[in-house]
Amino acid sequence: MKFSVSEENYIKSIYHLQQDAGTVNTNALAAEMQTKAASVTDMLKKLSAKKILQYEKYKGFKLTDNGKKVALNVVRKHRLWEYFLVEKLGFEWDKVHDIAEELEHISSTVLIEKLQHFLGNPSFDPHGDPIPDSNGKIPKLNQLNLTTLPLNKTAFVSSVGNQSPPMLEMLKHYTIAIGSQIKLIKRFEFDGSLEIKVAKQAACIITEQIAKNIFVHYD
Amino acid sequence: MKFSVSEENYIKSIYHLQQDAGTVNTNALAAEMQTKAASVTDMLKKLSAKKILQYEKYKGFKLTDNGKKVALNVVRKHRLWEYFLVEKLGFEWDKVHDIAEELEHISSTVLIEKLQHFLGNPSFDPHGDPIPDSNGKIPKLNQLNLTTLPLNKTAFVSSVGNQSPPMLEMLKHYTIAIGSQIKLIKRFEFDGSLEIKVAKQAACIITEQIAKNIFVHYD
DNA sequence: TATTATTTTTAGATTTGTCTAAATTTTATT
DNA sequence: AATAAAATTTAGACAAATCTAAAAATAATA
Repeated sequence: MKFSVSEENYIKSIYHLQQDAGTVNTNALAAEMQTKAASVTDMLKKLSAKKILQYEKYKGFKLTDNGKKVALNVVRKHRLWEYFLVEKLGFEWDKVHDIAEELEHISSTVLIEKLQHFLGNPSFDPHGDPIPDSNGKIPKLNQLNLTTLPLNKTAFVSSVGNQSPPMLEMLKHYTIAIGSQIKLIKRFEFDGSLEIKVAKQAACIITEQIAKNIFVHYD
Repeated sequence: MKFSVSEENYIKSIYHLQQDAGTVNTNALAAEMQTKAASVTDMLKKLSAKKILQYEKYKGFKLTDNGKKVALNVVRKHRLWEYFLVEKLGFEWDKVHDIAEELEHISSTVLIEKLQHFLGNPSFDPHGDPIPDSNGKIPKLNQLNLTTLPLNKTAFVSSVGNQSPPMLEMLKHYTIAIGSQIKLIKRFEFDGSLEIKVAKQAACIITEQIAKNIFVHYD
């Protein structure tokens, strides 16, 4: 079954929202999509008729198994294109989102298979997010929040929770990127801020708010 | 100014049609766009209001200078993406048109600049068509029709005039591709068919109809 | 529990791009 | 030049995706 760009965007947003909160409600989706609740209701009816959603009036909704499959395919395309933009075209990782937002709607599946192969079958995109395979399977990485990393343990940044431009700008300032070596030096009780060491640079202090959005892994 | 996918497709089609015939008429454009004349008229009014067209009711139309610029940008994107699909992703040259048809509408100009650089600033796409630069300038190649090539002169295929799937299938059968070495052995008066030699293969005969669509160049 | 506030849905309108059928203009032919 | 044929445009309709404003349902609170 084919879906319009608008339908795909709704499906993808619902997928992301229900990752956090099991079921999704109209207003949350309207906020995410930057549109009005009435428009969301209209689309819900359409997607429900297409068996993409389990939807009951006034009761919230979530994706069916088939809906999830469609969502994962869009996510897969988005992340492969992001990888391409950064690794092949030389974009910075905080500049690729909007372009990938357009590229993810190109429909050819052969294209995506060939792109994936050309990129060397990457498992994670430039923000550290896992790239679903063609069956919708998501690679897992044992990662933990920077705030819970043991002191003085050498780890590597694997992903960031908040990918808004202000956040990415902030990370760039601290020269923190996916793959960066990172070590926790000290936790400050007062406000939860953390002293860290990024690669071989001098130690610096970041707020708890930033740290909560940084995920790391080690062997 | 931004244009919808539909507007861009109309502008591009008008550009191609007026390459051949100076001015364009409604029915020809309707045929090219696989739509109805009435729909074309509607779009003509819109594009005319946007100063893309010089249009007078019942009198035919052609692109303004600005319209040409928009068209060339779409053509540029289409051909760069075709080059990418063939040279980087390993598509065969007769399979890329429909995908490029979608990719050409991705809006980011930075993306296209970076793509062009990544591809090594190619001048011609996989079908031998020239790729306009970012100012709309089109590279020229001294090429002549295969039917007018002097006998026994070694030349190289530079482009093909008809890029329909049947034509490309035919060329593939004869192992004729862009860049192929080609030599004209004999012209047959009877029906205009030509005996040719492709690279180091045995000589073969092609119809005049095919030959007319093959363009070649030599030093 | 009654009342207020919030959330969600409906009703009706708008825009874009398309269509059919009819009317109009231009071109070709007798 | 009159008439027939072809090309083009208009009028009115439709589907997709959106909106505003109002109504209905649910949740929160006094």
